[in-house]
Amino acid sequence: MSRRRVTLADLAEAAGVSRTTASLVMTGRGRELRISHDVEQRVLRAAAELGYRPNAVSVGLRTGTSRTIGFVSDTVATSRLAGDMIKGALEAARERGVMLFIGETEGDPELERGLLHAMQDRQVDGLILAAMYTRTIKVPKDVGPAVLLNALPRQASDLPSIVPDEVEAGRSAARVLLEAGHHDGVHLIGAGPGLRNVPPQSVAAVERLMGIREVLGAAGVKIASGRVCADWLPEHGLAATEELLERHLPKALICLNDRLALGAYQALNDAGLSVPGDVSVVSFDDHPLASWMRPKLTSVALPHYELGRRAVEVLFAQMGDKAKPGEVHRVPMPVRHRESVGPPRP
Amino acid sequence: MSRRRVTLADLAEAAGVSRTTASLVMTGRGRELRISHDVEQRVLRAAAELGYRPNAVSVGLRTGTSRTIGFVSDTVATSRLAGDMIKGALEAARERGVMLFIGETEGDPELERGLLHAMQDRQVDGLILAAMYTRTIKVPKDVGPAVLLNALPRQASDLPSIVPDEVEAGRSAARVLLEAGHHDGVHLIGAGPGLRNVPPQSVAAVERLMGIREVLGAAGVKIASGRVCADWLPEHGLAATEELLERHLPKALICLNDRLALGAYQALNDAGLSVPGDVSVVSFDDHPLASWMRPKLTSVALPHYELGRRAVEVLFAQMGDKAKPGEVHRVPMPVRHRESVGPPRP
DNA sequence: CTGTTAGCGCCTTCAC
DNA sequence: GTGAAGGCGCTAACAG
Repeated sequence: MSRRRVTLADLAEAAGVSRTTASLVMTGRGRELRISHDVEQRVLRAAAELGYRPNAVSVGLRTGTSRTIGFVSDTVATSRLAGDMIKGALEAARERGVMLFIGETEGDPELERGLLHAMQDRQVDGLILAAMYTRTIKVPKDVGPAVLLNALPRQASDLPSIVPDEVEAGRSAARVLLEAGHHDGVHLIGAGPGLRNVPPQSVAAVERLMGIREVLGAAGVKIASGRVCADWLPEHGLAATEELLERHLPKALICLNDRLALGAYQALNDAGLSVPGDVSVVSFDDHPLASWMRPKLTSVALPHYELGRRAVEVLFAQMGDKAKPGEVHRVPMPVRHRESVGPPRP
Repeated sequence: MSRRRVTLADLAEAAGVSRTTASLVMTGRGRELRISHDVEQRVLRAAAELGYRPNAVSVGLRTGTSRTIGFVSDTVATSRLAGDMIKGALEAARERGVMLFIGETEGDPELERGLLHAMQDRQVDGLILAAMYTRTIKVPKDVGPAVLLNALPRQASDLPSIVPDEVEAGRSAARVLLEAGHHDGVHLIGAGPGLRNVPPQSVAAVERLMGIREVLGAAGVKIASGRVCADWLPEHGLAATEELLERHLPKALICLNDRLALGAYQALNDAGLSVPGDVSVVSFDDHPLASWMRPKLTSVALPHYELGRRAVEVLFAQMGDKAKPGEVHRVPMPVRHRESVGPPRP
């Protein structure tokens, strides 16, 4: 038998004051309005005893705010990686006493409209528009306060974006090899060697490639070869590496993501090559997979958790006052040094 | 410049009727109250033109309902598997025009209380209490309409539960081996051979084991050995299998989950044993990993998506009228037949 | 068949 | 310092 909720009127009655007074005390403005300390204590005590909690719906109707934000993504909730984005957003939201609606559009514009409406009708204070893989998205109009997460606006827009710093990640991967002493025999799996040789739609591919080429180029290291893979799955990594091994004997592989690297490991293993003894491997994403592989894979991590956090931070900054409109926030991608990189074989 | 929301009053004015009439028409009860077809059309047309959508917060305050449910879990949002639970819940919710709040307790009772309050204050219509791994949980009191997802109540409770049917899954795994012709040399990795030999807290372990023992026993097949692993990670599977190989030459392995199986593969490979030529492997969970492994792993799948769906279905059934209180809904775990099981080596 | 009236629970000018 | 009154947007009695 759960009793009826305690209302402000109940509280006022129990404390023997008017609803106004009770409200003032509860919203913490009793002080500035010089409510007697005595009365304040009485109200506070009654509130604690009755377990009074303001009805958020009513407050929402009255104030137009709901302490709620919406997280809508194409299909983010499903992947482990992207789950971390939600987790980051969730924690940052909780720190601010804010709740999170979530929704998936599955890429269907009709669904997206419906979701946005459902959220707006519930008076969300702001929206996070998230993408599963980093990409450009069409920004719906009239969204109110919002940020783009793991996505960039297709058309000009003054919404801020939060994206992983893929170019710097590419540089990091290249540096890992350089620092291990590699100066030749470096091959790419998944894209390259040229900036045009990338799978379609993938901003990660071109940006990683830019960073790699920049650092390697500056060190005078030539990329020995690269091969594009239409999709970045283990089987493609396997095939690409097998093909590579027919022509070359690489000293180091930069795989454009961990799933490709898994396939590459397998091809290397089949060919009797050891990692990192014969060939070093460095990769991107830091998929959970990376630490299960033998030897453990050195990978430049996608900072999903941090992306989620930043999204709500930026959202609140934007709502609070002015963050520069349209600003792009790049979140660093840390290198997870593990066991797959070693000095080049002589 | 987004204009002010259009309100029911605006709509009524535009259509030249009273707010009541407008409300009646919009809530679809114009028919039964015999509002003139003419007026109805006028209101509908005005609504379409103005883009009128009722303010859900206001409706919530008035009716006490919010078309919103809360999904609170220990840490579910983070795992890929559990992400699918959310996805299932999300889709089932959307089909009913309901939104989803999500929250994570991280196992902290304080946090949990806060979350539940935050949701109740927002007048959620019901709650899904979810666990990451199937286990028993302490049911908070006064939660109102709620269901337990992937969890069972620790004390007696009349909340319904939705859990994977692990016992039947165990039977399925055993049958897979039987049907391939295995009648001896069957070893367990992760638990067993006895029902007491299980990692603590794991209901999955004991139930899977029950199913396995039942079917194998009925077929007169003896479990050759089993070893408990404190945690079900690849490294434990590796160690357990290495240890096993020191003493036996197994014909088939039942790994209690896929991550253990990954480790087992590795040990088998190191020992020069081929799968499934020398030893067959069957496992549980159908982690994404399972289809990346070579050969692809046959596994009994955790039906995360379906669990999520069922949770909201049961929740609504319960709210609608009466589902039997305390009922436990067991969701089937389908076998994913792949490449790791073959006939026993002679 | 339609309009008037009265709240849902809360916050916020205003007087006292 | 405190109380009375009004209204956020909507629905539901009850009249007309």
